[in-house]
Amino acid sequence: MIFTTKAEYGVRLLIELGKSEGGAPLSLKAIAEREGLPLAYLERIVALLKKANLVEATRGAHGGYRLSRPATDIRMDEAVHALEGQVAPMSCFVDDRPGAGKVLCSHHDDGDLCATRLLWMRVHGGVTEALHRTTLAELVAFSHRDAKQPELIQIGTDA
Amino acid sequence: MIFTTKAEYGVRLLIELGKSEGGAPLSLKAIAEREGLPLAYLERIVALLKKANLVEATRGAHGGYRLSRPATDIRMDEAVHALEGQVAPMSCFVDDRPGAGKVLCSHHDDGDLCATRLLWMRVHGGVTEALHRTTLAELVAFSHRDAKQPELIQIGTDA
DNA sequence: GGTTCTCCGACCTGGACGGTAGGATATGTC
DNA sequence: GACATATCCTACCGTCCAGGTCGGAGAACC
Repeated sequence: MIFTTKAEYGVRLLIELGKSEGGAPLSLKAIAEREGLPLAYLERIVALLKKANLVEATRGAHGGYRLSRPATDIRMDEAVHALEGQVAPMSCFVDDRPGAGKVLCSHHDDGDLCATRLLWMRVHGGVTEALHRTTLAELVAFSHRDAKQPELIQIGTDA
Repeated sequence: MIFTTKAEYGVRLLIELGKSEGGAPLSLKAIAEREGLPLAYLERIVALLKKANLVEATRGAHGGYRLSRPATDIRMDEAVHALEGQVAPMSCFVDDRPGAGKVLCSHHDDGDLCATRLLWMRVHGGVTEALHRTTLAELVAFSHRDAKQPELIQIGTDA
């Protein structure tokens, strides 16, 4: 499995916020009920999104969360990264150094490469590309139409 | 993490077999020593590859494994699928019915969709495409050159 | 017959995932 | 000022499984 429920719940949460964009802030309790998710767990998940500046919180009665940016400007690579942390195809494939987008394999100490590297690079590329390509606005639109207009949105790139 | 060490070790094992393609069968012990991997664990991993008809075994002294097909004809989607089982981006995203390549989300009972589906579809597509595009022969070539000719093989598709 | 292999099942263990509990703090409303 | 409604924050906990070990049974070659 690539992602955990953190990503699943987190993205669903974002979609709910996206649906009520422009309106009053949405409370976690409301979201938890709508989506059938455990409230206490959602609290921890939304904290990740807040730390990444994807959502803003209003405390107190009639408070809740809202997107800190229009849904069109929220790309899923950012969201998923906030929720799951580094998305690597393999445990040896993590970039520690801050600031760098480089990925490296720790099997060979020097600059030497382990043979699987090419494969994981490609997979990693495929995932990040797919995530980056998808905006929250798209997902909101997708959830709005539900069963109405079957195939307005295409899944892949133009072949 | 997308893949476990099963995929990592399994692919490295395949690469070793690919390197000695045409020659005598290669014993697990030899592979384990070369790659620095636990022999007992490799046994279980190679069993998966054998079940998927990717490798053939010769038992007894001077026995070992060899590819059951030229490395050019072994695509990594097949290998990884044999090693990891269904590669799904999310636990709700598994295809049980045999024969079908369809993926489905179990959150909504009917034909109804959960909103995150579009995203996982795209990610899934990105991964499988990357895996399918890569042949074992490529990885063997990649491991042969090592540090000699830095960038003969391109990572991504042609932009 | 001994050695070298593949095979096969049972077993163990640490850590993460998914979730809970309980309280502290902030903000509206009456 | 109570009180209800929210976000916050930290500690805790059970379950599952990845990752690995162990021991032994069959097959083939010398």
